Amino acid sequence: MAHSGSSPRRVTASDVAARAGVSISTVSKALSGRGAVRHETRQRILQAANELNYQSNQLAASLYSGRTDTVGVIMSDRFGRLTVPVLLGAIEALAEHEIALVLFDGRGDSIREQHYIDALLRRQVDGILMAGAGLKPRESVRDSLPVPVVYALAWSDDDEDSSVTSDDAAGARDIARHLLATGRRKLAFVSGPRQDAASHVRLASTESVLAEQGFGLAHEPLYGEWSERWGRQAANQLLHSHVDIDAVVCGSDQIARGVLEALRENEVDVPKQVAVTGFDNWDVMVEASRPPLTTVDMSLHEVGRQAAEKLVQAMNGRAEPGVQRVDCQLIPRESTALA
Amino acid sequence: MAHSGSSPRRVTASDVAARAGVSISTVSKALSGRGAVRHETRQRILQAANELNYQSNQLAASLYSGRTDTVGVIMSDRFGRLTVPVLLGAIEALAEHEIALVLFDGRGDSIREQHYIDALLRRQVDGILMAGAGLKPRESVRDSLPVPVVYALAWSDDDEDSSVTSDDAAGARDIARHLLATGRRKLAFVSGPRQDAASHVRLASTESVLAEQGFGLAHEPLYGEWSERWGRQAANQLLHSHVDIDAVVCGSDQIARGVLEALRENEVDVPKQVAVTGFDNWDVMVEASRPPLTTVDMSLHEVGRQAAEKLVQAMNGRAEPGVQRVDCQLIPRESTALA
DNA sequence: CTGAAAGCGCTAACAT
DNA sequence: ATGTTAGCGCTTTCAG
Repeated sequence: MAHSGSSPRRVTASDVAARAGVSISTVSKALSGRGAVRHETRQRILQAANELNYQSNQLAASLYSGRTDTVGVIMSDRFGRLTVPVLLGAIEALAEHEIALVLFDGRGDSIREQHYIDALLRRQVDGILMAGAGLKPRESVRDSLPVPVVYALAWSDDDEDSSVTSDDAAGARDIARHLLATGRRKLAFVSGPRQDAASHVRLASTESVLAEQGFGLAHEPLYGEWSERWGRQAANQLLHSHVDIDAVVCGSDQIARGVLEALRENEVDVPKQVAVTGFDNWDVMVEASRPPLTTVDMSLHEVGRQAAEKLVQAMNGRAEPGVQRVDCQLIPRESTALA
Repeated sequence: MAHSGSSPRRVTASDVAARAGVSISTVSKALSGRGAVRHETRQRILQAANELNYQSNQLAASLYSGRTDTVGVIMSDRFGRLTVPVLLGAIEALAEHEIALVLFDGRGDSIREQHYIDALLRRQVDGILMAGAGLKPRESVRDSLPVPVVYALAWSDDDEDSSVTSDDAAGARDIARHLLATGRRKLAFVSGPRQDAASHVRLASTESVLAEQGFGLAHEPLYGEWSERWGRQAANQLLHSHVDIDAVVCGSDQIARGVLEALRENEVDVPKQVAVTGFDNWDVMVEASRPPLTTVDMSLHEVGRQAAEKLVQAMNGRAEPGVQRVDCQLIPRESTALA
């Protein structure tokens, strides 16, 4: 049977006390385990609590203690492929500390964000996690909040703040080095919009690795959308340019998959003639692409976890300002295998 | 500047009162707007509150009122493509009511689920939303909770409970009718695992529509994984069977995309020779497939919204038991266009 | 129109 | 070992 229309009144410590024949404070001691209570009395109280299905009112406890064991999370950009894993990692880490999480969706609107920060403060959260999708710095949320704040993924531009993000620059360098190590020298670069930070970082990393060896890209960078369709177009463009290429570095798995498809349709052998790399390690793309795609996992779950841990630390008075970068993982698959 | 190590003490109504030279209760009246306060006094109080950056302590207010304007959400299965849109819809609807949401991830573990329900009750949430990914009934969460519960997507097996889910059976019928309306008669059916409720419902709907016209599937149903790879395999299986087919009904967009790819590689013209349909309207799949895929949108966002609305209603004493099914939308695209 | 006082449910000194 | 009391910050009678 489900709950009936009129909910039963919530049972309080005083109900338990009455039933066990003791005072309220004895109930509190018995249940919290923090006072000296005779064994037999404790048993009686536990039984009464059980029979009444008593759940202590944490509001009252928090009002007294000043702690709610709750943190606020504001998704500052839209929810998406990047932010959901971060959120999940944070949830997991917080659950281990028995901390609950109040979630708001800021939708990339800073007015709304402010509004939600106020709502969180009124709810007396012990800390705030700002989770943003953009792999770029964002404005600090406000001067002097009464609780610690940690930024996840999109880090704060103020280095007094604490942020945790993914070291995607290193990931992109790993990709480039992997290509060099497997003998490729003539790289093309295909990414999303030119103005996106992700495009910029990945290009810069790729070029810096090549520069160490004294050469550059074999074809000028191609910019478009973060889509498979653009990947297909770009690959065709490369093919028609007749520039000699032995690897295509893509800004995302989606783009890479489009590139793979177009190459396949033009009977270019991957990885023999051309290697292809992605970025994200997005299971759906990576498993379905032919051949399976070498890519970089941004460890987003871990970014979420570590951001949450950092916040908990700060809540315990051990704040660590600065931007922490979580390592990415190169995932080599067949699309770059040695010929 | 960010928050410094030692956070400033939180400012309370009594600070505001002191600064405005009035009593605490006058502050309360002025700020809540619920008491009679002289205009000039109110101004003074508002100004003081502003200067001190006062945020009222909702814990205290809730302790008094018995309302927290907070609901708990438990994702009972893993987060996934299905549950995230539901969650987003719920967040959106709750935000409109100025209700916050405490989120837990039950991970399909009912012990954990119970644990989180208790945690929510201790936090005095006004209601609980159980969001499950499985398109099938689930056990009612517990006898007689002190707050209303609404189930989203995975509905409760107890019809005293309130649930909101997607009418995917109707969606699957729409697909079948659409194929008949565009002249197809020889349908194949490719889905995920045989034991999954989604497979079962979609097959049953398809067959019932065909039965109305007095015929059945042209090929026995094919079951596999919810993956593109399986879609490709299944399509090859169909081609090798040499059974005459003019449409492939797929249990998901991913499968459909695999089917499309395999057909394309075998130079079967879609939609001229064979029509293909998916299920989900998952942008990434649908946009990248060639030709664009006819599919069904399960209105998951709307399921989340309506579940949240239903919960708010129940919290206001107007519970409506039963399972409510949100309409799906047929999205016709080129993969079923008339020849 | 304003303030003093009681109380929401809990915890922790302090007293017994 | 147990009970009494004060108080967390707010809202709301009830007096003035």
